[in-house]
Amino acid sequence: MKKNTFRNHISVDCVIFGYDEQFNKLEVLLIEQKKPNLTGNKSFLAQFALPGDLVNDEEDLNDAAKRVLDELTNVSGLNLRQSGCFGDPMRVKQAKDKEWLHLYRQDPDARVITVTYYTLVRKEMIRPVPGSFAQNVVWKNAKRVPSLAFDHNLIVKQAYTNLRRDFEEEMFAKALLPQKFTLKNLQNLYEVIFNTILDKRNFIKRIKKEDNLTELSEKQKGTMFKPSKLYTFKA
Amino acid sequence: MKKNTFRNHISVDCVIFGYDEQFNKLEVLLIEQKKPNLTGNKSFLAQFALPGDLVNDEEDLNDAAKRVLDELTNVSGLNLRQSGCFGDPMRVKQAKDKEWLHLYRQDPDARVITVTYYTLVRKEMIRPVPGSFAQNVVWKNAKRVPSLAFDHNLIVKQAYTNLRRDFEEEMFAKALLPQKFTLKNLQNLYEVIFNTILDKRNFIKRIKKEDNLTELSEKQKGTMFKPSKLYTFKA
DNA sequence: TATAAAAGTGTTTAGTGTACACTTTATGTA
DNA sequence: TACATAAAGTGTACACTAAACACTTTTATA
Repeated sequence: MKKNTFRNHISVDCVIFGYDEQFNKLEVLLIEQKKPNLTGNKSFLAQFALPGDLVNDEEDLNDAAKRVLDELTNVSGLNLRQSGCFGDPMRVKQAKDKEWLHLYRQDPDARVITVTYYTLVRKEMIRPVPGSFAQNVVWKNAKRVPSLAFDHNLIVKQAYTNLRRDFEEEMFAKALLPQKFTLKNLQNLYEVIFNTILDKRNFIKRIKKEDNLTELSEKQKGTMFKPSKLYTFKA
Repeated sequence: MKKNTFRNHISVDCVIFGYDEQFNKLEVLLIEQKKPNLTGNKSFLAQFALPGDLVNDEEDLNDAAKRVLDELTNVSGLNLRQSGCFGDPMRVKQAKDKEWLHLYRQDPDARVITVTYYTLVRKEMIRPVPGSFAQNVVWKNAKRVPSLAFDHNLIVKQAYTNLRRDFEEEMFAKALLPQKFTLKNLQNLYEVIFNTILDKRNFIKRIKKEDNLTELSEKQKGTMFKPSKLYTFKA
C-alpha cells in the first residue's frame, strides 16, 4: 500500500481575457513575478504568469478565484467559469520555477494542484493592480502569449477553447460592449473572438434573427463620417 | 493574514456511462459503500456513490482516474475525460457522509477536493468488481440516478452534459458498437444518448455523408426477420 | 406459400447559410 | 454651399441542409 503524505496545495489560476474595443484586440492579463530584494550578485528570472493564489482553508474554489480577481481588478461580480484542473506532480518541478517557489512558498516542494478559471471583460472596465506576488500587471495579445511560468501556457490554451465554445452557445456580448453600441461594434467583437472576418449583411441578418437587440432612435455622436444607429440589448 | 493548514486531500471520481445495446439504455456505474463489520446494534447507512479514490503522492490526476477505472473494470485504455473539479469545503461535511468518512479515512475531517472524470463504454465489455471501499457494484439508469453520497449527483449531471457535447462534436460511437454493426444499431445509440427519436431515412443520409463507414457484403445472422447489412468503421 | 416484421429506399419543401455590390448619408473642407 | 470622403445601410440569388413523409422489398418462420 502506498503511503500518502497529503502535502497537497490547492491553488486557483485565472485567465482574464480583455476585449480592447479601440484596437479590436483580445488580450490576456498576466502578472510579472515579483523580484525579491536581492543581496549580492544574485539575479532572479521574473517570469510572466497567470494571476492566482493558494486556496485558503474553508474557502470555496470559486470564491478563491473571485478573490484573486477582485484583488487584481477591483471589480467584482465578473462571470468566472471553471475550465479545468491541472495536477501533474511535475508541474511545479521545473527548474525555471524553483526560485520563485522557494522565495514565496512555505513549502516549495509540495505538490500544487490548480483549478483554473477564465472570464472575459471589457479591458477598460478594469484597472489592474499588482497583487502581493506581482511586480507588475500586463496585457498581452491572446494570439501571442509569451512563455509563462509553470504550465500556464497550457491553461491559457484550454481557457481560450472554452471561451470560444461559450460564445458559440450564448449571447455573451452584453458585458463587453457599452450600454449603447452599433452593429459594427458587435461585429468587431465577434471577429476578434473567432479570429475571422464576417460579411456585414449576413452578420446583421443573423443577429437580428436572434431578436435580443433594441434599435434606438439615437445615433453616434462625434464621428468623422456618417454616424451609425445605436442599439441596446433587450432586458 | 489567514492561516492555511493545507489539510487538503485530492480525490478523483469517475462517472462511467455504460451503453446497454440489448435494451438500448444508458446507465451509470455506481458502487454501494462497504458495510463495516458492525458490533452491537449499530447500523450503517450504505449509500450509492461514484467510484473514486484519493490521489497518491506523485500520481498524476489522470493516472489516478485510470487506476480507479482499471481496478473496477479490469479494462484499461478507456478514454477518460476530465469534466470538472469540486471543492466546496462543505461537500464532505454532510451528516449522511460522516460515518463513512470516519470508517475509511485517516483524516475524516480533512477537506477533499475531487477532480471528476467520465467515460462511455459498452456495458458488456466490462465486468465490474467491487474495489476496496465497495460492497457491491451496480448499474443504474442514467435518467434515474438515485441519491448519492457527497455531491456525486452534481458530478453525474455535469458529466452527462459533457458527454452529450462530446457526442455532438465527434464520432464517438466506435468504442460502443461491435466491430460489425447495423445502421439500426448506430441509430439506437444516438437515440439513447440524446434521448430522442430519429427518422431512419434522415439519419442514414446524415451518417453516410460523414463517410466513415464501410458497407460489408455480410449480413446479420440469426435474426427473426429480414437481416440487415453490416457495416464497420473505416480505419 | 402465406404471413409477419423489419430492412431498405427518394422526393419535396422549408429554412438556413453564403456570396456578392451599389446607394445613402452625415461630416469636414474648400 | 457644394464637393469629397468614408462609413452606414440595404437585397437578391444560389447552394446546401434539415425535416417531413410512406411504400416496397426481403427474409424467416409457420
